[in-house]
Amino acid sequence: MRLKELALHLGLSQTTVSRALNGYPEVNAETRQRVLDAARRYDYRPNASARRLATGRNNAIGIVLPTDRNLLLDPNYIEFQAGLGERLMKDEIDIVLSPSRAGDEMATYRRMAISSRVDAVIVSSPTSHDPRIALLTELGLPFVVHGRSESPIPHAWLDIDNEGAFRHATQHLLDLGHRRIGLINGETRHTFAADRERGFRKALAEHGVLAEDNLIAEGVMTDETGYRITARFLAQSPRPTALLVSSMMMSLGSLRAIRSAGLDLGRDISLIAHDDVIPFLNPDAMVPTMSTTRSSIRAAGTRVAELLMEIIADGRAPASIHELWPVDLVIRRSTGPAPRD
Amino acid sequence: MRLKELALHLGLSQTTVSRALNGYPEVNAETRQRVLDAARRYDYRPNASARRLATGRNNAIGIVLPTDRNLLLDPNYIEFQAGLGERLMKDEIDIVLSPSRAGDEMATYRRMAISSRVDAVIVSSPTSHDPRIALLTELGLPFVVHGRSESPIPHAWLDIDNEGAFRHATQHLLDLGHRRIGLINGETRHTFAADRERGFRKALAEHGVLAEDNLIAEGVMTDETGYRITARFLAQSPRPTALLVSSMMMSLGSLRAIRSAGLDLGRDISLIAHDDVIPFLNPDAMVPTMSTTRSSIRAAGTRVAELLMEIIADGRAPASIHELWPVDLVIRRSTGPAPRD
DNA sequence: GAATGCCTTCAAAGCGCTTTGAGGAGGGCG
DNA sequence: CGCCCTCCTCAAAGCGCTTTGAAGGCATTC
Repeated sequence: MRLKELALHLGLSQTTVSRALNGYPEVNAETRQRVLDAARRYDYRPNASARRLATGRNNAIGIVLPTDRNLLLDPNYIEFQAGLGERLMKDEIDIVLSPSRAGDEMATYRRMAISSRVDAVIVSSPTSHDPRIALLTELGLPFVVHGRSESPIPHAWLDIDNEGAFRHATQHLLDLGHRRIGLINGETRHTFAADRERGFRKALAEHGVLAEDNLIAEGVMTDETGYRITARFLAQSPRPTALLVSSMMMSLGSLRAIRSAGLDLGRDISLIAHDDVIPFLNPDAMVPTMSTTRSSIRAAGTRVAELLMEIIADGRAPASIHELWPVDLVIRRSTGPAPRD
Repeated sequence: MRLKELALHLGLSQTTVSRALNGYPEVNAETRQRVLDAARRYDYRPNASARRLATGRNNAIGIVLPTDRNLLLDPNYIEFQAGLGERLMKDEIDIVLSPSRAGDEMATYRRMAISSRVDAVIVSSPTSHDPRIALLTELGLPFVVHGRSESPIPHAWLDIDNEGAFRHATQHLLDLGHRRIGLINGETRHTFAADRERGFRKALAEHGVLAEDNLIAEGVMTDETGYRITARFLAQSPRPTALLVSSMMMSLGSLRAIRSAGLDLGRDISLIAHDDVIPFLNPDAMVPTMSTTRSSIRAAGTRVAELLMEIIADGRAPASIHELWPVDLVIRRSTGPAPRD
């Protein structure tokens, strides 16, 4: 069923039918109802491409999906997508995933912009000098950065307070008497990881504790990395009495290493992990329950979608959008006072 | 830069420029090169909507993304997406994610079809009588089912041999002398889980072993479910000497329960998990290394994309597409002979 | 009764591309 | 020399929608 046919059926012009459907005021209420009823009856829906061509709006937002194995392909990402979806659903906005090899990302953003497939895009996991920000600004494609970059170009971003989170977590451990604390981080080329390290170091410095390089390590945030680094840390003498871990996934590996070493989590050694609140990794379900710095990545997705809508629908200025979310410190059973020796 | 302007710059008609760009044969080689060069110089790209409207092809395939917490939101899913992307990238095909609440999925598929946003869709995690198959067939929107359904309607599908996989795994355990084997499965309303249970039961029956209902359990495939069910199984007396687990994620929970019970994996109890080959859950990195039934979900994604392309680009008949992939049984250190008692 | 204005509807012009059907130029052949 | 082909290029007609600018119908006002 096309608009033309529908209009014909109704004995009205395309103009009137289109206006009735799109809620324009200059249509008689009775006529509008008649149109609406007919549209429902015939299961009419405007052709998306035609509408896009005519209006210039795509009703879609874009994400570049790197297909190589890297950060984005972590389990959090689908949760972020779901968060986005939750908000975009309301306005029937699609999410366009443009697959891209790691090296081609810039070209892919370019393609999305120039062929005008989407109204805006999301920039995930920015690096400190992320070139995507300059590119998109130059191309005039609106975007929101999920995370932060140090780019001098004004732009919209939403981030969690990674520095504060790790600073508080470290402080908490210091207050419990821990002095040898290990940091198992994500890759510091990503700002979130660099921020966490900074928070960690600041807290140590504030307590006059020296940060030891061999207790700071980074890597892709997998179970395996968690295991490896933890095992390495535990082999040191004296060994650390507490660990700060950048993801729940990594912490699973840490847990194994801790058990293999015959240590009792929460007594012999304390651990705080960062929790993105993903449904299949529940800190309350762990044994012992896991102390965490917590911030829902799904909620962030929803909010990013909301901000995107404000930019493209309401014309809000991207440069006015800077949200820094506080992070909860949730103490459970994986932390305890530093053991005496 | 629009086609019109580009043509103007070149002193050619739109037709010729369009044909040169799209590789039609009736363009002089020299002219074509001139056009191509200019297109590159001006960074010209056809407007996606206009092209779609003109050709009727969307160069996009659709996925309905249920935003509620359920099966799709598991860590495997992003890996499947990456697999899809790997293939679709080549032809610059986009993936359109249409967010949907669990109850509205049918409406969302309908919307995608009628407003012709995509050329085909993917049906994931089918149930045994999945209504989406009838709907899409009726709407005339091509699709490939990832998994299997019992629908009598001819349709394209790609699945792994879940029944065979679990049958072989069970056989292997039986050959090792195990007689009390527990099955920790995904929800059996999904065919993959039902198939696995069938394979499990068949193998037991072939060996004259009675399947015990209190050693068969199912649930959402999380770490937590794995822990709970395993703990429950281990509390029985006599306890099972082997476990079959439907996902690596669940097996992490099983591992914890096994350790909590003070059992030694690979000696006191054996475990085989199904491995979808996701980068952050590596069975070789576990301690002990994990015996698995293995099939790459990323590879499946790539192949599904390939099949989709064959249907929409080459006009291959969907009903001719039925692929059942064999599953590897990889024996590592989490399995061993049944302990004598 | 004519003029004014509002409400409602319409025809037609795009949006930027592909594709059809037609035509001009140049070369080969009789 | 004229005719026919082949090769290349073109103008124009869509694709299905939104939106502009215009106009008809009717009630209100002077």
